[in-house]
Amino acid sequence: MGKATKNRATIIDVAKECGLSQATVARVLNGQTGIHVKEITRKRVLDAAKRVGYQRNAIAANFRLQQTNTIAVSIADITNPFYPELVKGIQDVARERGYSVVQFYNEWNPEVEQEHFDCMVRTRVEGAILSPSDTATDFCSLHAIPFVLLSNSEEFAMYDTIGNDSRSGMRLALERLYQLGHRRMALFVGGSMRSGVNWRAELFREFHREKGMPVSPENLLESDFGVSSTSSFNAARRIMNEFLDRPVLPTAIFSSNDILALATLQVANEKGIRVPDRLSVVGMDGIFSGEVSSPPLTTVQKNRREIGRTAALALLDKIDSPHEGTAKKQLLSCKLIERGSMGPVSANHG
Amino acid sequence: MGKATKNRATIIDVAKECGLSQATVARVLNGQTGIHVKEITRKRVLDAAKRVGYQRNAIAANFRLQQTNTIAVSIADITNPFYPELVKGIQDVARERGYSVVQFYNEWNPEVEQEHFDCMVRTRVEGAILSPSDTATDFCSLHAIPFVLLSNSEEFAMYDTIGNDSRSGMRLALERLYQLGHRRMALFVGGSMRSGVNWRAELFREFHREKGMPVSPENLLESDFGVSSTSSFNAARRIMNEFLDRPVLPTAIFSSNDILALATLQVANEKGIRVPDRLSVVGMDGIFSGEVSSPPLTTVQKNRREIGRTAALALLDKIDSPHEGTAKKQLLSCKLIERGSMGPVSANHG
DNA sequence: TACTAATTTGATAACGTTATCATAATTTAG
DNA sequence: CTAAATTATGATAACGTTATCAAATTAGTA
Repeated sequence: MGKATKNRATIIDVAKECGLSQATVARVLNGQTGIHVKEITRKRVLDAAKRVGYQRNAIAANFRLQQTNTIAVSIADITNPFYPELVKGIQDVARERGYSVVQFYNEWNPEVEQEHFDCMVRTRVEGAILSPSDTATDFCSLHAIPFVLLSNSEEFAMYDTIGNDSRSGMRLALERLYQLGHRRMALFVGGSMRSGVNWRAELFREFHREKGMPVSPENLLESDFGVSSTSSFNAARRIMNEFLDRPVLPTAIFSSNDILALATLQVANEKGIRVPDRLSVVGMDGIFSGEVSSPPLTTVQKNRREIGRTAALALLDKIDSPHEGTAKKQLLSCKLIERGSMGPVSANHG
Repeated sequence: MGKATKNRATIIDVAKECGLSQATVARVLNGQTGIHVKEITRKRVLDAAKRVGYQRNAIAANFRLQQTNTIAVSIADITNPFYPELVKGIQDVARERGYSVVQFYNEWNPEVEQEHFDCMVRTRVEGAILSPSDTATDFCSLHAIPFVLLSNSEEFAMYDTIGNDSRSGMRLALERLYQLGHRRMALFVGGSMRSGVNWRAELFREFHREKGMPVSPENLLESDFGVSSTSSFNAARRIMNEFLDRPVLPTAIFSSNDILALATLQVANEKGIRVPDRLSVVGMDGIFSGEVSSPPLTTVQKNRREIGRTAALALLDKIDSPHEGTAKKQLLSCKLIERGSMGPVSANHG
């Protein structure tokens, strides 16, 4: 029951129908290049195939060739607004090249992630694009499968990685804020991928040192990274609800992702802190919600579609020619999208 | 090259390793129920399997069984914020039941959609969940595959469909607005699925008739449905930019989806029309962006995760027992989520 | 014509699993 | 202590395709 394939015509049926051997039929129907078939017999086969309603059985072909024409994508959560665009980029490239894409969502659970890796091995996907659920993720069960990682972390230097140049992106934003006259900034980061080093804080301090500006520690904010966008957002709101009640506020807050920035924006709006007049808010990622907020969110845009495309291309290259070269790291540049949530420092700033 | 499966241990290798027949090894390693294997030989097999690093070749098994353990999902665009949650619901159920999910994105292009249908047939997916790109979509190439549709349209009455009870949902919102004192409302619909009948306008009129309220035609607004959320949003902004300049405005605007509502909200904010004091804005869908807007968007929430789960369950049922019953239509109820963008009519209304 | 070269077709062996049947080993019953 | 019933293992045939090699046909050349 449920046999979706019962009674479907095979090559042998076509051969019977047209009175030729199955070998000849196969030659016509799979179009192997450089093979000679008389035009008249090709016609006979094609006609017969149409008559019996032949559809190539990809399961059988895949078995024979021991290939699946399938690549896997492993991410934490497709409902995270960062991912759909990226996945689409992957799909674009994959389908162009004849690959199907099967997706795995691990919900930040390393055990589920490992189960998914096992599943990839069993089902013989031909390659995988992985967004590690954790810096400690172990990829050894995937040793037989070519894969690339979606990451810009140094921790994965031994693997092929594709990521965004978030450092340069962040500098872009800070420089622009400086240029607009901001001298008292805050940094708001989410505790994602509890990485040992908080490079954002370091970069933030370094930037201030370069410009000869002091950094007050209370302007370094951190929020928990929730399992969903909503929970991340709510956590960020709580932090901001407290922070924005302080007597002296920064003139600009840079957040490490748009969700934090949108929480900042919403709380500021609720408290009557005019954005951007009294506070500039800058996020990072470029998710859709930032386009529709009031005011629209200035953000360091990561080209997610392009990351997906690049990752897929890198993976397909690796599948086609598994040259054991050194790990390649690709960093795509970010772009500052200036929208209404950022403005020059004005007279009415505290 | 690229043979991800080269040199991997097979059942035969395991049989050699432990000196048993491949039949016995197979019996142990695929755990068919009600089959007798001595405990000691089971151990021998398992040990040998571990030693040679055996991993079941799912391609071969699938071929033998003529099944793929795969279902297909066909939607227009995963970057449309409506879909990720829905897809997740599908994945949840599918993975629980041992199915993989392969996704197809047709970008509203019926030709691409048809190609995808062909691909599903070739690759022998065992079932499909389809969100038709158009009311005219032809499913006949899928006749050999069980499928269900994501739709609440009457046009697909001959198929199994899963959708939201948008009519009841819309009534929920209108009733609540009425209860809050609103007597001058506008309807803002997106021209999706150019369906012959605009049931929303009809329902809107009917509701007004029931309550004995007049409907002014200029309060029935329509916007183009773009290929992406961003383009839909911008189109809606253009409409609203004009509409909100009128001398007499409604006290509430109900939109057929959140993107239209968010555009309304943003333009109103820009024009200094206080929401909800002077204008209540209600959307439909319950996308994330509505949670982070200022003010947060009141919306008729479609439980997208649940739609996905329900659709997957319906499909798997159909796969397991293809009883040719009449087409079943499931409508899930909507819920009104009241957030800051809706309020009672106040004195300072025009 | 005869003989070689090129082209076109056919017969058949894989691929790794599952499932069927037959056989061997063991237990149970009379 | 057999005969029958049960349990445990082995030998082997599919599944539908691709690919290899051999055979048959046609074309080309002296």
